[in-house]
Amino acid sequence: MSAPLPAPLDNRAVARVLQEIADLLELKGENPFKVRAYRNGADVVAHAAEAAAGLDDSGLRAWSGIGKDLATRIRDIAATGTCEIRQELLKEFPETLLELLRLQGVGPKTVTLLYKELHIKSLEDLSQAAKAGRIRGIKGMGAKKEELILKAIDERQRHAGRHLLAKATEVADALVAYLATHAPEATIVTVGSVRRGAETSGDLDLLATGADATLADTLVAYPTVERVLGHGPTKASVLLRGGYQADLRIVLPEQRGAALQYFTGSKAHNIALRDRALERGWKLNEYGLFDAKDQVMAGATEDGIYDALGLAWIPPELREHRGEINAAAAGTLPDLITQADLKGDVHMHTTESDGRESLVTMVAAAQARGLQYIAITDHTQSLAMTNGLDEARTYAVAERIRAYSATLKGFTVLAGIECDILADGRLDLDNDCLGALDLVVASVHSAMQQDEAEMTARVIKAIEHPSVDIIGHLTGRLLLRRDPSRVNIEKVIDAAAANGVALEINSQPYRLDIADSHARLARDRGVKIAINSDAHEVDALGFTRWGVLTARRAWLGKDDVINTLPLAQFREALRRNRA
DNA sequence: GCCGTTTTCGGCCCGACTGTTTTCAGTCG
Repeated sequence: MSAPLPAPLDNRAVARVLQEIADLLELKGENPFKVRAYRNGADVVAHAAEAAAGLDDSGLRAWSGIGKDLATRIRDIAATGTCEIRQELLKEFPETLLELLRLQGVGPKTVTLLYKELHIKSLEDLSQAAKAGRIRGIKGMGAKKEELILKAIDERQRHAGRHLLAKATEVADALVAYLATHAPEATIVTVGSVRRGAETSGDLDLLATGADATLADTLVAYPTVERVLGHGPTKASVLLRGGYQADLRIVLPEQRGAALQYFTGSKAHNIALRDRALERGWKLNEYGLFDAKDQVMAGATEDGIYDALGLAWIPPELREHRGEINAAAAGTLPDLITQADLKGDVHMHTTESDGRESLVTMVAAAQARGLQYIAITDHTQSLAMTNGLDEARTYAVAERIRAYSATLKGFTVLAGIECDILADGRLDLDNDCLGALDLVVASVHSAMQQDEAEMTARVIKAIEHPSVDIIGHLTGRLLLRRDPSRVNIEKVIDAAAANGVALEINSQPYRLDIADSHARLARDRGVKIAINSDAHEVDALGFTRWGVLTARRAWLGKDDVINTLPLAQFREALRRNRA
């Protein structure tokens, strides 16, 4: 009997391998169009509705961008996890070189140069060489580049082992679903920072009640477990492929509320809560709330714990010890915004610039999600790579959008733009053109390294432009990848307040920009927030889920967010239409 | 490597910024 074949790879796994081949081809200095063909192929596979593993040659070649060669590679990869060309390339370039490519400011030419000149093949090698000042010895490299590399390595190390909320949620949901099928009688939920909606998380915490110790056995048998860190009757910890640590706690039903509260955290919130119990001569831990005689006062429900402590139940997103306990005691907790409150989404792209879908497709998807209006906001000309719009195209596109919108019943498409804020704070389209649109989102996309004074003045200049309604992804941060720009948030917020400009919470899972703390500050200073998907494809319209979580962490209610307004009032609230 | 054709070759989104240069290469979006 022959060895069983490995399970076929799913599309995303196939796409990852294709991207890796593209990286290796780039290191080799291959024809850039060939590299692009692989990257494009990866994109096609990742977004395909059908599983690549289930298709034959002609089925794959029906996908635009997949030809004879890529079809063969995809079939090999789906079946075996690799293919011949990848194996050949890996003989030339060690796999560890690929992690160097992920460093900000380090591309294929630099990696190849470092490898050839200094035999640098890992982050560790690079870090040592940079610290020893050996990088600047290479032709074309200088002290500044060396400094940049060290900074990029430092950023990387600070982010190691952390994960984006969206990804962590996906992994946690899959794990909960798996455990639930093996213990249908149990109640299993995600707790910890994921339940609080924190933008990144270090590990996944799961809590189960109504289950026995075999649930821990079930966890350690999960298919993607790489290492078992601990395994007992009430607790198991595993390391999953992809670097996630997952911890499962199993508690008794009568302790469920206390455990939910305790394992949801945050640590600072729990300490403050425990202090409150101590002040009353009581004791709070993961098993319950106990009086001076060690009698249980509460524990079965979370609500019961808070109630016994004289507090209203506090939504998990607020449990960061930022005033929520006092507010709960005073009965002044905010009525937080929910996803259902969003009536519009006013930042998204189409194939006119770098979106994947047409106007018509985006509209249909937005309608299906129950929205009442959207704004199409494609990029402008200075973002050449996105095929950004100049004035002539902007007018033409706006006309098409309005004509199409007029054919719709009970749904409106606004003609907008995501106008680039140039390095000196000027906008990328002329004033007449911007004034002729329904809405302008202005965003920084370049020269992110400017110092604080320059960047702040740049953004404020854009805010003072009479046609700017919303500032998009203010800081340009990319979570776990790029630090925010050095813009002075307070000064920007004050300028936005003075000019009636709204600030965006960009809902892209890797942006969540502005951050919760900044959104809260903005609200406190009278600045309205817009929660936008910045979708480049239909599925991404759902990203507002993460933006709403960020808004909740910012204590925002429905009234703080302009796109919860019905269309007519939304339009009145835009800066351009304010008196 | 893909695609489409003026149908088997030639084109494939490119401009801004940075750091290294002294006229440009690499990276990013």
